[in-house]
Amino acid sequence: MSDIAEKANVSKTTVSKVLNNREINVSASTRQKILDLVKQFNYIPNGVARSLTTRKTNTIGIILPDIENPFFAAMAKVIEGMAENKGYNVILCNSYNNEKKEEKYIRLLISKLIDGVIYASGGNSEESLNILRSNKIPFVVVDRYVDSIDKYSGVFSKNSEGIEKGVRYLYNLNHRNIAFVAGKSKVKVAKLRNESYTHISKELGVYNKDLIVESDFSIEGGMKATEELLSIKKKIDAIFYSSDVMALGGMKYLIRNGYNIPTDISILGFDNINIAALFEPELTTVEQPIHEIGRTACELLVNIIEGNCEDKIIELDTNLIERNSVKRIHKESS
Amino acid sequence: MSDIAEKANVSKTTVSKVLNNREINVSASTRQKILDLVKQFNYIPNGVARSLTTRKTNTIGIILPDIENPFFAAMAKVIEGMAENKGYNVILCNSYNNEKKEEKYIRLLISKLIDGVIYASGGNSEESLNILRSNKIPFVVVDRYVDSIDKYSGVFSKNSEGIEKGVRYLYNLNHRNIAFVAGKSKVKVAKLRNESYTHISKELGVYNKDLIVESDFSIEGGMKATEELLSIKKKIDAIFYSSDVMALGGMKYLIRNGYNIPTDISILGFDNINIAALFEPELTTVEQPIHEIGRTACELLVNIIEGNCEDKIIELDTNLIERNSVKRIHKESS
DNA sequence: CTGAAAGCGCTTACAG
DNA sequence: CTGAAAGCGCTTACAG
Repeated sequence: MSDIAEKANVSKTTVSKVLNNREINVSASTRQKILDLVKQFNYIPNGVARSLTTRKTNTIGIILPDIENPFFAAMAKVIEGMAENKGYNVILCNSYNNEKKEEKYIRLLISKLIDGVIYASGGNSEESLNILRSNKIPFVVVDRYVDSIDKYSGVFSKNSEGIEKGVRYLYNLNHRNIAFVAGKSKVKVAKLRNESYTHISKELGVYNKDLIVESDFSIEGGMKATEELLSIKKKIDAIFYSSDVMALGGMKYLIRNGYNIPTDISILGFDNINIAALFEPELTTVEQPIHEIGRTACELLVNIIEGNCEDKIIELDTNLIERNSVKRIHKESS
Repeated sequence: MSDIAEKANVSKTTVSKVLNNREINVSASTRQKILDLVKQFNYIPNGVARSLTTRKTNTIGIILPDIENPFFAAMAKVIEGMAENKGYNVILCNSYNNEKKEEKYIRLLISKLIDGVIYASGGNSEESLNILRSNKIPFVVVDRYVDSIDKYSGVFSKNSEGIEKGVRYLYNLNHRNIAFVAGKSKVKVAKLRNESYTHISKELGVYNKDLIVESDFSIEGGMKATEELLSIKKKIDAIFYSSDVMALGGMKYLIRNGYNIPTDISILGFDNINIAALFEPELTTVEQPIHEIGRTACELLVNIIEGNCEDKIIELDTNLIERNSVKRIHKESS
């Protein structure tokens, strides 16, 4: 910058002013002279120095369990796009659902003076969230509820309603022997879905404890759960998986073992990840508005960072996407 | 830091020394006193200030066309993991194959004083790469070759060999009417595969210009290409897609239209993304060692950054992964 | 309309 | 073993 200033015969102050587009108080000719020099020397301002004085880095961190999981990949993409749009960069932190790793990342992000973080927690993130809070770093939680802290910003879908939609959908198609593949209840959003399932299935009189198994939100998790379910040799009309990746794993396991979907068994997923429609049969699923969640979370975070907004929780609607993995059961056969 | 220094009755210099683990020249008692204070006040050093003086940010940028594409998601994950392991953060830049966006990101990254970048280019990235070079920022190109600059570091798989493996595999299974779904040849790595295909199919005497169509490396691209291929009503034994996502799209289109794979038509992919094995039938494909590419690229970049290494190109082996989407054709039927 | 000077929070070469 | 001081490259409040 001094170079530019010297060459233009002005002070650094003036150069700084024109680079920051402070329209005021610089003559057109000086401005032009500086701009020309900047272009000529391909000068790129030092953002680190800038950040040190302004205490603003225009970067946010995003912490998520697994970028290779299509759900989070989609979310990361939307967040990155929106962030770019608002003038922010994104530091990607893959936590592998490991709390210690999350905490390490949080400290690193804070030391880098990030302006805020979007946080999809893997488990109990109390410590990390407290560090964030005590350092006054804005954050918004997505997808994974946390219960360890009081009041915070978050964007979620209406999980309970989503589960209810799914169960009622199966019920209305005359499914009565419904299995449910739950997520690990140490993950709060999984627990929420599980509780909602229990609640609504009891209400409809189709609750069956034996037909509920808990597993990981992963393809392997879905396969394992399905294997378990089949091994108990009970009648199953439909399996409701509490995530699409699980459902996809389950479908694979079933097809491999000679089941026809949905003739022999119906499959319902949860999430509506982009590849859900790729399979044959296409997966019927409860959609979480992944893109909207990401977009909303990023907007909310930026608003908080820029002081235009208080902490708040936003919950978005789910949606039943009817495709080909669930059949109607005829009354006489049930 | 001054706070800590004051409370410990030492100078900032000393605090700095112990925080940076310069074992030398600080008494054990002073060291302990400082460490205690740091813990007590949960002090997190200001990395931005640090970076300003050291000219090192310990962050790298990764530029890729689409994080939602499973190929790049896998790569990003591996790179992020390895970077973390080496003490680096990762800024994620999704370029949507847009050169202008790439260039904008590059300038931003440079202004943030990133230590290096891993670059999966979408098209002609001459300008971006030149900016990087003239600012002396180390970079390593992955997956997508570039021809616009002279000498650079890169990690790729042996694309030509991979294509050759695929074609020979089909040929040895007595496929003669082989269609090829090429990527857009403005992408150099696609062009390379296409040229290799032409070369080897001519050598084997199975070259057929009509059976080659060009499309995008995407699910939709694969579907569209397949539709096109079927519309020309020529005999096709097998389709070789130059990427897995294309192959998956193609399979979907075929199954939807009543084709049985591999009975009616064989399908061969390229990449071996993680979901290739999820489908039924499981996709036979030419594997690119995605994880190894990511890992190697990150290691190479860090080595260059830390001055332990010159620019170099590394090419990794491909591998034919035999699954269930290609059948053997019996001599009499061909 | 323009600029001198202080300050952001570190590290480092140097002196003691 | 310890510290004073300069400097990294910006921005900003203030003076002119």
